[in-house]
Amino acid sequence: MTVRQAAHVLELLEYFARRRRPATLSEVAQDLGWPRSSTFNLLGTLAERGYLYEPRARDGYYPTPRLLALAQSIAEAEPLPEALTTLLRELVGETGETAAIAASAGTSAVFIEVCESLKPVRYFAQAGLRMPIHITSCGRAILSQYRPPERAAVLRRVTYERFGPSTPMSAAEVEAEIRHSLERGWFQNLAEFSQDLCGVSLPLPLAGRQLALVVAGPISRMQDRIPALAARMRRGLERALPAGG
Amino acid sequence: MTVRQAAHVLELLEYFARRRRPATLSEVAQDLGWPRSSTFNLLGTLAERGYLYEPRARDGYYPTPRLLALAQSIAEAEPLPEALTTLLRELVGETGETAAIAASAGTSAVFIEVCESLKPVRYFAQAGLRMPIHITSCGRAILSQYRPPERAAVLRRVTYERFGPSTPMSAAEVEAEIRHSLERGWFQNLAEFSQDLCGVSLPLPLAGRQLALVVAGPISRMQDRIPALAARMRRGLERALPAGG
DNA sequence: CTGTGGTGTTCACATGTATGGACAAAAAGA
DNA sequence: TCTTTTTGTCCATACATGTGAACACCACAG
Repeated sequence: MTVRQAAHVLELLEYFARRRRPATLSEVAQDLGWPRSSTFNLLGTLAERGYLYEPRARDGYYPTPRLLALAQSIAEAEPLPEALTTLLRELVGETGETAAIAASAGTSAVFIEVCESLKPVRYFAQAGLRMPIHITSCGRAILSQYRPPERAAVLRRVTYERFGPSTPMSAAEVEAEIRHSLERGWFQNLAEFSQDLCGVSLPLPLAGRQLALVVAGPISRMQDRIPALAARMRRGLERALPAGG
Repeated sequence: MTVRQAAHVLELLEYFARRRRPATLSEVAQDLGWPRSSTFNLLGTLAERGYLYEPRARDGYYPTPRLLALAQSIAEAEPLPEALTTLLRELVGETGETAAIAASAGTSAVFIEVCESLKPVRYFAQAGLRMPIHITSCGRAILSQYRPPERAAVLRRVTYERFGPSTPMSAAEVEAEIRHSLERGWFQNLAEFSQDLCGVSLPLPLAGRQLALVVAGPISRMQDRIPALAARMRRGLERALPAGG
């Protein structure tokens, strides 16, 4: 079950992040397609808690910096090492493709840090992007770090839907692909999830966290250089995290 | 009407901001006093949208940096000049009291930037703190910048509740206090809202925004130096915003 | 291996809430 | 100035949703 009004809060914040200026009740209602009365209640609730204010009289509401303080406090607590974000930038520079760090969320993989390629045709992604954990290179790189029973539990809850000809359709197939990848030394995904998308990933254990490093881009540019990319990523990881893994 | 689940989202984020480490479903449910099933739905909704992830397998959820990206995008759009935040720090250093920038939100004044005093007894405040607009020095400093009909509209919607012996109990009294303050050259509040609290404020018009600069602290430390504080604040503003008002 | 305590998940129904409609107040237009 | 349109606010009720209770699963202890 999805909690509608919780989702609406996020939608509203995203709306302001796009808009970047105050919005009146009517504007919000119109742009987000909500009834005016509901919008009234929602804005009122956020304002009541000190998350919205009026920069100018009668010119609409805008979020207070309170949200920023909140987010900063949250983000500072589980920081990624500087060296890793540097590595992402390096990889984008050298490979020309989008690089990211991924973690799990239920049966999904989520990007928690992204550095986008600058090419006109590229993998468009941002922090928070979710994808099925079992049919992405980074998802399987994460799963490979789980203990067998934990991994089995996740794979049991996954829904096996066909996105393309190579999409694995059972827990066994995913397990096999993970075994194969571990032997090979890297994880990959050739259009299993999205038609033109190819990803290369490495497991990234960090202070007990099961993360993954991933480079992804259009299949046409990626296909022929997967081993080279994987080697480059491994070298980068070894330099960034000398502790080894 | 208050939108319960919208408030719950904020509560949850505040919870993580305090906690600064992942929390399992049960922990959230227990700490926030929510039913487990409701907590399940709420966490699911946020995770589904990419705002929560699992840093470690089976060790609970934590917000993704997506929230930070959102908040940064929002905050960058309506920035306060660097000079103003510097001024707040200066004022705290010189006066020893808490300094802040306030704006309006309906019939409330809201702090949008705070620099807290370091003294053991002090005015404890943070960005997002709300208070009635008509019985605080900063609220009236904001109102003084409104056009008369706009101000009248706000004062009509205010509820006049007695917090202390000097609390104004009608729109007329508030209007009179504003007139008086404009002549005097500063706005002040002596225990109108909170028993031990004294505030001194100046209007702060900035790019069409109706803000206020405020210094506040315990009445015992403030009372005898209000004119001096006001003068110091005025000098600071003139230096920080040479454009004048 | 079996029992025990805890955790995540599902579902039907009672409960609380989203919303259409009505109103008031303020802009905009005539 | 008077009308028209738009905006914010309030409210009762139909309806969506939060939740208690039951279940399945895992981890640990005995």
